[in-house]
Amino acid sequence: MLPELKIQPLRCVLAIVDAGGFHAAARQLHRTQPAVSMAVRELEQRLGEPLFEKGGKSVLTPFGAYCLPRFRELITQHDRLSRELVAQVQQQVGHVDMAAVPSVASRVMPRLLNDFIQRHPALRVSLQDGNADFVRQLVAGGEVELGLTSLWQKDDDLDFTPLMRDAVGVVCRDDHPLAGQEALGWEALQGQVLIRNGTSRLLEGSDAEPLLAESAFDISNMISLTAMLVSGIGITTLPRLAFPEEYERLRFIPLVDPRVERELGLLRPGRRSLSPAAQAMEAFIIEAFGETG
Amino acid sequence: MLPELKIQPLRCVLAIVDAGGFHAAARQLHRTQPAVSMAVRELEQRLGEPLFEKGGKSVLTPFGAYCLPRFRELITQHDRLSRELVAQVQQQVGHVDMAAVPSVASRVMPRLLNDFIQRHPALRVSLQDGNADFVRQLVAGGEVELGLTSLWQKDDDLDFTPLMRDAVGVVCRDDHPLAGQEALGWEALQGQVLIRNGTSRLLEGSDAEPLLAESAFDISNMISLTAMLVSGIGITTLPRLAFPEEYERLRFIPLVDPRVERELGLLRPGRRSLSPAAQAMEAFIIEAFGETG
DNA sequence: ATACAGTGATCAGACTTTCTTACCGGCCAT
DNA sequence: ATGGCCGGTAAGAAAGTCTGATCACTGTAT
Repeated sequence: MLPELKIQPLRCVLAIVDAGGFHAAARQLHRTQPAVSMAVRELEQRLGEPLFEKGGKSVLTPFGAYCLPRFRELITQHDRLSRELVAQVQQQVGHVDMAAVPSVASRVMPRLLNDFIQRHPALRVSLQDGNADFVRQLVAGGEVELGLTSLWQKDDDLDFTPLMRDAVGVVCRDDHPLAGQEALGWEALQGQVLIRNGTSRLLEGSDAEPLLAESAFDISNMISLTAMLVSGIGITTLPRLAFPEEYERLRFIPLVDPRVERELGLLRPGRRSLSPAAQAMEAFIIEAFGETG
Repeated sequence: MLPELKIQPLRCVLAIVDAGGFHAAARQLHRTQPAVSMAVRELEQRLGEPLFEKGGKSVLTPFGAYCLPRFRELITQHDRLSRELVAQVQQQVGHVDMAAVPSVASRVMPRLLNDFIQRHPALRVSLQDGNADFVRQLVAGGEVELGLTSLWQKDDDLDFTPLMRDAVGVVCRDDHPLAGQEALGWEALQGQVLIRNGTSRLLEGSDAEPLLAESAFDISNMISLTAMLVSGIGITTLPRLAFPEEYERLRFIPLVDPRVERELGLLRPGRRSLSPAAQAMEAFIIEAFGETG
């Protein structure tokens, strides 16, 4: 029904007009003159109306003059889109939505993102944080493209790339009897007021599991947890990265018997692929941790 | 440098998404499934990034999802332009600029234009009037596409199609001695107060030329001329079409010895071609006068 | 006046792109 | 297992596009 306007012939018309002739246009388009001539003729036939006057010189018909600005507009839009897509693919511009668990978001991401935007100044990043399960949901649901988290359960639809191990330790106030220790075994904690938190299930399956049964509270919110620790009500276990260093009165003592670690890594959709910008981010993160860890 | 996005492959992507598969899209596009498949692959290679996930089902990649609305937009604009140009060519819409000498503009054009817009309801017409020379200039300069006028001088760059002949007669007030005549010869005018006007040079070269030497005034403005005639100051000669019938006191008496006629016709650029809308107008006018005269 | 340098148009052949037909391998439900 | 559906692949036909050589025309300079 409607004729398809290809971009090349339109470009020919444009070139003929502003180069002032078929030969000049051909030179400008790196084509031969017959190619230009035939492209125009083909276009004219498709439209059913000549664009250039027949007699000698390259003068537009009234219909051609009518078409010219419209051709120019379509070409402009085509080129804009083409450029935009290429830029996306080449990771020169774009947007990455990602998520991370709070400890990573606050302790790892600032440097990481800073370095990232140094290398990719035109890429934009959105980062949200949440607990490991929330991050997993976001990635699985496609709401973010990448997650930085620890993996609790295997999921066939998700790819997990381990990046770093994060050892669990005991956190207490500086005046606590255990505060001076260099390292601790789990037996030393028996009888203490232990506060459970969101990371406590790391101990499940380890030798320290019996401690969980003793815990008096279960506080998931980090602010509340630190408040309780600072007030000296009890102690807790946390991975080192999750230990809030900015609280002067809190101490972190590595747990060495048993050693318990969580594995932090990059979570991405397994079946779906990533946007070019997210690919850049993925490569950057893996490279960054490949160097340091 | 930048890849050329052809419309067809983009349409394929669109069809695949909203038909929900390659086969369905192929049916919708009246192509075979491999054609669709290959078109997409070609496009992906050109962009350097897959649009659809590789695993089985037709699911867009994030990049594909990013592209989709942009493809849709480009296609929409392409189709809009294509439709618009076809409508122009088929004379369904458009605009004609034309000019006519006042007598034609006021006595012929009203009916003509009315009939024209009946047949071409979506075509717009601009009409301006002016004397024959002005009309010729407008057509020659390309400011209007068509002129309705009489041709004074041959011009190689202009085509003139005769449409009607317009006989010159004598115009006088109803109480003038000549007013009762059915027809007149030029000798009957000798000794009368003759007012020249813009059409008087029609008499040049005819037997009645001696009259011009006797003329007392030369009034080019029609309003002034009729005022003088109505006041009974003198008489003049006019082609019948230029005779202002709305003045009850004026009479038109055909000049039969010699018969002097002007030839009114359609003036159009000879070298340049016409816009589709103007072509419709030209054909319409020639057809209309072919019937009646 | 003649020759010439410029224009765009034309044609045959090579090349590229695009389509169709026929077939393959994977997946899912019966 | 098997039939039906999916999309991908291969080979050949068809259509489109480019080049190089050549033509016809025009205006200009000799």
